[in-house]
Amino acid sequence: MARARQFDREAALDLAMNEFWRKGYCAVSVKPLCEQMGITRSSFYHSFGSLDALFEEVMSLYLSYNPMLELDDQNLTAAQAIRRCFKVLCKLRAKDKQHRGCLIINNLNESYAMPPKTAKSLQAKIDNSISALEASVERAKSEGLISPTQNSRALALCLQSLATGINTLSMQVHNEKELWEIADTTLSGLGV
Amino acid sequence: MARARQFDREAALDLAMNEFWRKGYCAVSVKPLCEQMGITRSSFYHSFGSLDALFEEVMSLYLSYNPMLELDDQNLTAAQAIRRCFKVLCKLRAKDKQHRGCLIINNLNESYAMPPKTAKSLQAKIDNSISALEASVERAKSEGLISPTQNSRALALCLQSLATGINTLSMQVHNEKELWEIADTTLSGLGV
DNA sequence: ATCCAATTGTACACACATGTACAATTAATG
DNA sequence: CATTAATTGTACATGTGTGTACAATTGGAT
Repeated sequence: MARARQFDREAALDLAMNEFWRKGYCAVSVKPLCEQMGITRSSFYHSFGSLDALFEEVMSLYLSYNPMLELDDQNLTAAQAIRRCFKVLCKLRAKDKQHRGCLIINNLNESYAMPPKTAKSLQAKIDNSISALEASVERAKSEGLISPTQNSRALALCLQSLATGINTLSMQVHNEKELWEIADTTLSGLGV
Repeated sequence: MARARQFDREAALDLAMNEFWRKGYCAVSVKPLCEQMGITRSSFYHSFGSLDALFEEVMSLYLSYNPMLELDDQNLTAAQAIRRCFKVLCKLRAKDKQHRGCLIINNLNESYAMPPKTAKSLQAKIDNSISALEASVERAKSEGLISPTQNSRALALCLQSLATGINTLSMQVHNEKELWEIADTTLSGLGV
């Protein structure tokens, strides 16, 4: 009923994700991006609407690979699931030959340059992560693995801080064992 | 012997630090910066050389306020000094009404956009921080406060990860008590 | 075969920033 | 007071990116 798209939208999105991940929000602009994608800006605006809309799509795509999604694995105890997430996170970060860290956390400091809506969406993703961790802590409590007197929110913040630390450090510490040692030591200290 | 400068270099440098801190490296450009400083680009290039040279100056200025400098306070035990640093860090970050986090860590992900020399200088500052922490851990060992079987480098990485986590989280968690609770809980878990 | 509508190509009118060059200004020094 | 050299003002040539508008293309549906 109409002309078919001549480029692979998924591949283009993937390329965009890489750019935002590697360079950060501010360093990505439409023209060079289109050149890398091998499409014209005309096609770009048609397909993605705007750079910010694309960035939102990129964040969603990125989060679909988020190790924290495994927190809800009901085959494991909550504590096991948390440890597993961190294990996977360390492996993932160490495996990345580009040492990009975490797309979401990396871009947090560029919020200033984004339209408010995009900035809020980004910040909400971190809040969600904290909430997910808090829910897991609650679950661990109900399983009797963590003392019910512990402040769940506080412990969740410790875990979020750990995840953030590992994500950022992974840009300079490339060894999986060393990363995992950070996670393992800190988690054990926290009683997880 | 020659014409005197008509603007306050220190004030301009301070303003630049704020800009880099708030917006990040990529979002700062010469023209708007000069307008804010109230000077011409001509004066700017004369006084600072280039944007990158200015950025390096800004990083030095920033680090002159670094709480981690107190690690070497010989009036305290190493463990006390470490706890104190984190306490000061939490206070500092919570006090910042702009919620800027840490200038150095924030800009790490923009390394890609910097000239290699600047990027390396930035990364070196984080390596220095790790080394300083490692030295403190060693000192704590010699004071018998930490078991000598502990891997100093590993523990230092845990502490750097914690500092990074707090710095980044402080952009969204603005409550000093909540920040300190993260630090306190994690430090205790690590036996510091 | 023709029509439809999504897609693509080309071009325009701006906007914004860069770094340098050269002339004009200025204040301390001899 | 004249000299000197850092500083400042103005201008230039250039580079890069933006978003839109409109025409040309294309492939499936009627």
